[in-house]
Amino acid sequence: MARAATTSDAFNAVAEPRRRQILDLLAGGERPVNDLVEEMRLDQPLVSKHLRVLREVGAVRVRDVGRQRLYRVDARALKPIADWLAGYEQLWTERFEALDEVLDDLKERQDGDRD
Amino acid sequence: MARAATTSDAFNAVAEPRRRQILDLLAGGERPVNDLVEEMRLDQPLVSKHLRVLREVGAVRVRDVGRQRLYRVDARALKPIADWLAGYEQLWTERFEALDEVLDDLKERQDGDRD
DNA sequence: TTGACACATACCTATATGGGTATACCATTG
DNA sequence: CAATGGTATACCCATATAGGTATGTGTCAA
Repeated sequence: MARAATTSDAFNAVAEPRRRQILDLLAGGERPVNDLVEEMRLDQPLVSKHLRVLREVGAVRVRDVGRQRLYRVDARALKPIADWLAGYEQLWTERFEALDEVLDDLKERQDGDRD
Repeated sequence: MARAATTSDAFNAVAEPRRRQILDLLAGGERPVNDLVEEMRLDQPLVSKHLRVLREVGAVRVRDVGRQRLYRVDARALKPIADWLAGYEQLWTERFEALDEVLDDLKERQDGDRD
């Protein structure tokens, strides 16, 4: 089997840096495709393809205005990612990091890590 | 170009459901590979490969104990994802959703969406 | 109607995958 | 030392990209 489709869920859609960039640009408000093309310095077809992926996972919405298509973020599609991460947030607090380092050092000194 | 390597960053590493599952299992504490293999009902080589990806992006750490390798989560690797999402969190609040829906309906009724 | 815009889609290519199977590696035990 | 247990790695395959180029489609202007 190959990797899962980029359109299978928000996790996959957002794994691509260009798509995150698009969302970041759209976070400022609705924008037509060419705007994104210029800012991203990417070929127009590529931008359209990335937008399609984002559309399929529900991360953006379109609206036709004349010959332009205005895209905007629909952040609700990203919530599942945030929800999943929520369970880990407490694990990267400074205090925990410090404790972690200490335990690590101790353990490594005890039995010599391999990685 | 093909898709970016799964080991290129946490976003890509975590895009795979099985790898999220592994992290979830490890969230309960350190565990040897075979434990994961049993719980996931996946071939051992596959689990090892997923663990390798997670290791390369720093999402897990290993420690040798006898002939076992105990893995555990290092959530700090996931922080960049949370940081990126932080900018969107306010966008999925209930009130915003409601407003969003209303605007959507109005616009669609005005100029007929295509998607 | 013709032409120019603004986008989307169709193909093609190289690449990196996830899964499967066989096997190599290291430590412990007899 | 040989045998076994616990993992990692080497290959093989099918698949889905991301990017590039060419072209189709819908809309507005002259």
